[in-house]
Amino acid sequence: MDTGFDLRQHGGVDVFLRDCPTRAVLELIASKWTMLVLVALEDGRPMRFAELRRRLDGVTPKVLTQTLRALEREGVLTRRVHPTVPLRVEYQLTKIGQEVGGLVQSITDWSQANLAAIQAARKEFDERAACEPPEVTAQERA
Amino acid sequence: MDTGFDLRQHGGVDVFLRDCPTRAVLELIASKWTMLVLVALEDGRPMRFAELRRRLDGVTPKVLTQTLRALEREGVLTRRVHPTVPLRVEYQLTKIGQEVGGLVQSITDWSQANLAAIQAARKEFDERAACEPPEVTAQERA
DNA sequence: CCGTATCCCGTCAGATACTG
DNA sequence: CAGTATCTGACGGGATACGG
Repeated sequence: MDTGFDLRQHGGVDVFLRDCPTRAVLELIASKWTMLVLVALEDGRPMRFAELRRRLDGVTPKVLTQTLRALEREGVLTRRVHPTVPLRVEYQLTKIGQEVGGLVQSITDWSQANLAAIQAARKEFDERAACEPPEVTAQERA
Repeated sequence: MDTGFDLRQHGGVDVFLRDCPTRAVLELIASKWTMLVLVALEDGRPMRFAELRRRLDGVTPKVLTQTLRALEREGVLTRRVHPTVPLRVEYQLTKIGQEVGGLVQSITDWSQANLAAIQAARKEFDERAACEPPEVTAQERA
């Protein structure tokens, strides 16, 4: 049957569909810290836990661990433990991790480059909303 | 002072910093339906509310409205009302909207292209976790 | 140093029903 | 058609403290 839309051709997989597995991938990227982790590691250099933690200003250890585990599970980064003392754990993007890392970085670059325009748009939108006519305009009391 | 990291050069703006305004942009993109809206509109063709709603399988009207409003506020899309009857409202990406839309699409494309590898990685990760030695290995009872 | 264990709160998102 | 109004629950994320 025809839904009225052509599927985007990738072996019959369509992100727009409710139960499409790619949705999970998107929602992973969508989680609060994922993009920053990917960008931090994008150059391929391994980073230690504490190093990432310092870089991602404001992240708590719990959440950082969650994020890293999730990414490790998807195969975009590896976790390597050096059983030295003190303990040393290094995180590094895999091949596909670097691919998506590059893509994500282009988005953060875009955000930074267009920040001024975005802030201006926000300001205008908010001001316009403030002046808006009350629409249904109350006074429905007797 | 030196934080030990070079700032990524974009007029002194650094995504990694806690209060950097670009964080807000990232978190907008991170919200569940944003990427799909951007990809749906990426080709520049305006779409009606119901059309988007059908395309984004599973989205509820409330959430779709929220998402569209947020994007409109950032200036990445416009909302145009045609006061005909029945009512007709069209959403369309702005110039900067199409820019970021293209970037996001490259990510969804990547997701679809690498889906098999990701699913394999997930499977392996989960199996490994299942076999994992109990680490501290219980039996701390008398 | 590298995490885990708790506790807790806010917000986002879903369901459902209704209006201009 | 294009939304709004409510209510509700889940869970992501934060703070804090502790363990290997």
